[in-house]
Amino acid sequence: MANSNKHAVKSAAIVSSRDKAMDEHTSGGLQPGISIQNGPVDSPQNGRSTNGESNGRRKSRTSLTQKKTYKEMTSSDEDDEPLSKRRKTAVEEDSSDDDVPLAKKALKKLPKPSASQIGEKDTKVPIKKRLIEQKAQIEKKAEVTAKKIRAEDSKATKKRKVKDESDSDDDRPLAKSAKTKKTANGTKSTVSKTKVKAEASPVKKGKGKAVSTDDDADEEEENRWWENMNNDTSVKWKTLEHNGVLLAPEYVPLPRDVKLIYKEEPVTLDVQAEEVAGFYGAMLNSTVNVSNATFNKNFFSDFKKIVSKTGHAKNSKGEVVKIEHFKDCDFTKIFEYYDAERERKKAIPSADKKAIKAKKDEIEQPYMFCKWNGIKEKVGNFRVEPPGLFRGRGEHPKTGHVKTRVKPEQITINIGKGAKVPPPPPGHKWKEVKHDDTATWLAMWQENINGNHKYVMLAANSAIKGQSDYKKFEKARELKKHIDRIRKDYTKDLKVESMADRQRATAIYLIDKLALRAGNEKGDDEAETVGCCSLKFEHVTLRLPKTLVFDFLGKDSIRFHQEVEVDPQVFKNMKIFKKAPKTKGDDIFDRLNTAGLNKHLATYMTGLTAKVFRTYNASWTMATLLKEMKPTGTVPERVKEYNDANRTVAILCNHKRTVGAAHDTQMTKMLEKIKGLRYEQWRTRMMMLNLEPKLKKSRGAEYFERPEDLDDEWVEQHQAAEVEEKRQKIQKKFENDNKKREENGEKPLPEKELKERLEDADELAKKYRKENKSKKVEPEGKGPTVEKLEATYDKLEQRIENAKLQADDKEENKEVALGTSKINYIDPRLTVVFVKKFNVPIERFFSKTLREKFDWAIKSVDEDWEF
DNA sequence: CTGCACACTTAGTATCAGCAGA
DNA sequence: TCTGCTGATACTAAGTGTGCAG
Repeated sequence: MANSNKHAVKSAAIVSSRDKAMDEHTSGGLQPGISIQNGPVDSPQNGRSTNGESNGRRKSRTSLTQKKTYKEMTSSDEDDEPLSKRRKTAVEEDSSDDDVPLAKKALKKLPKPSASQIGEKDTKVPIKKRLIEQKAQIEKKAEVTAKKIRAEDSKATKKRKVKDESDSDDDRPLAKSAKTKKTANGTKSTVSKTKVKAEASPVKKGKGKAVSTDDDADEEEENRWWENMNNDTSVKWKTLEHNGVLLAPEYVPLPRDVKLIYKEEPVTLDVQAEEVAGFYGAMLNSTVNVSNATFNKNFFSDFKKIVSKTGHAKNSKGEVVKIEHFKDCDFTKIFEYYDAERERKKAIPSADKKAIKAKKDEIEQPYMFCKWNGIKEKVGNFRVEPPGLFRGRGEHPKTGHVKTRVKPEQITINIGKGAKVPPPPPGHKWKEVKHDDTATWLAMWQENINGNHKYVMLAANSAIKGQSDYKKFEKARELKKHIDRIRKDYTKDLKVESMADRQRATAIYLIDKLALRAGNEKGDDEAETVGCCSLKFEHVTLRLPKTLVFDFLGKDSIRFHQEVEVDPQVFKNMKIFKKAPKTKGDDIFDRLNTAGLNKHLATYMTGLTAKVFRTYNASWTMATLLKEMKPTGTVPERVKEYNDANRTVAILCNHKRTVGAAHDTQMTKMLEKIKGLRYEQWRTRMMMLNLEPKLKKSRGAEYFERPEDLDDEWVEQHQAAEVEEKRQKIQKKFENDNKKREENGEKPLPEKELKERLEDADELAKKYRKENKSKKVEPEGKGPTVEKLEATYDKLEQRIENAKLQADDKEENKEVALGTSKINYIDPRLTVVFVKKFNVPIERFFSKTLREKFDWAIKSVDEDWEF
């Protein structure tokens, strides 16, 4: 079946020669060759989602031919010789398997209904071009820098051999610097902790737990680990004490009158089944899930199972009712209950809310912190994930399945040997208690949907996380020294005869230029998303002369849609990699996987993997943009510029967010507001005219013309809206006043009062009517003069400018998420340097948690640190 | 190799909390 | 003074990459 076919095609030899190509072209005929035209050549079906499957043939290769060959397509590439001929002469090529594609996991796909629309609207991407150009420049700088560093580096190391070490080695690779440092600091204490302050502990007790975390709060130590990094990686801790995990609360059954309705009849379920019904019922407002067919199907099959396992539902007479069809279930009663609960919670007076919170905090207190090598550290996610419905993203085949409650018996505890093991709840025991000092997790369990491991680890501000963050960025900085060499190599390899190497070079090119992810193979029980190595035929289309159009779903089923002009050789290569008999569903890089790619990358630099390129390119781009900034401007301008740079990086990494449902309305509201302001501007001018009719001559009639887009129809609408708004306001004020009077025991105001007040609105309407008729506007304000009106006009102008800027920003930002790149990709030290250089409070860029997470960066660099 | 188990980072979104503006 | 919005945080899914057994 699919498997063998796939193999056959994959192992097709590369017999690429131009003459043959011709041959194939005419004789083949089974698969249409790729013809190059102006325009998408092999575009995904009718603009449908590229990941959409219409025939369930995802992985199965065509059985049409066993002998199809890759071949050069066009006659344009003079420099491209037939691959097979040259290959013989290739040096030390493992010729036996060079051309045999890596066997990849056979994935048989269930036939799926054609993909649901992923993004109808083809968001055009104007920023892209700018970005590419910008990137080209940034790359050039990178090359220069790399060379410079290498030169300096060798000089420096030489010097260092003679002298015994200077401390300013920020620019050297982690491994090296750590080593040299060791010799320098060898005599100093290995763990440098500086006692900083005694902090009064406001927190009180979790009744005598194993880890008396709060007792130590009064003696806070600052762990300045970054001043003494050792890069021994395998052992993560010497001692580890913690209180385990906080299990999910027990299920609280619904009140007796809240029931599932089945076939118009309220039915009673066993608590277990009821809980599952509740998962769904509580979710009815989440249309993303509830209107997803897979979600419903999966939920219902699980629900049915548990219902029949627990003795089915019972109607009011106690008769058994079998739950058989999803469409007969009505969860609205349950939804209403949970919704009301939510409302109720919101309405609790704030004093009570505080009390509830305090209670919760007290329960959580013992779990919040642990002791890692004797130092108090915050635990990240000590709460075991509660049961619910699995919300897999995109077209996840398992979305909607019931995620079951995690029992202590499934949880493994990892803790120091001597430490007191947190007691499992009475009558239970842990699955296992380990003492693995090479792992950083405190507790672990396996989730029932995909069998994934879930870990309880330390918070982002902990030393262990900080260290690995630091190492990550140091690694990226090290890449800076090799990047020119790597780029030169892959550019050269784009033309190499070995198809595997050529694919690898092309892939690295894409990873470097487009910040693609590596793209591991995925199983067939996951959403069909791809990265670089797993790109499929239909994800890239070619457009002459050298544009590649990418359209695929990446991590989290986020769409990557870009048109990119690439190196002509890359274009040519993609053409080859997509050549018949490859077709929809086939891998573009069929001789490449992430392991091979990373193995190759590691030859340039220890620890270099595809992922490092994303970090490197993000941070390097940010560094370059920040460096270019002029040292002028106010703080808000600075912030804006920083955010713009941040946005560039986010766009590079394709970090997106869904535009909120409210966005459109908000946007039109903003634009409408701007229009309204402009209308006021015009009215102001008309008032001037009213004051001094002569102005018409001196300033010209044009000066007093109403802007074209503010046509009569719009004006009428606008005026009506203004009047209505005024009316509403008066009404509301009236009601509020009455409420107050009532509270004070006074009589409510008479209706007559309201009527009187509403006359203001009528007045306004009248004024507008008069204006429309007379084409004149009465001057407003006290003692109006032309000068005053001019000032008003200017003020309006300013407000318009501001509003426009805001609107633009909002629109531009609507689907870009800045957070992810800030948290994970941009070296925080860049921000710290920026802040110091330009004197902007760091709070403008890093929230409290982020400042804690990046404490190491904030405290370790000065103004002239460079990425 | 290759496939899987495992560990850890990266990612978007739901929800919370605080604050500006009506 | 309340409300609606926004930014911060919590949550957990979905990646990457390593190492080991077969």
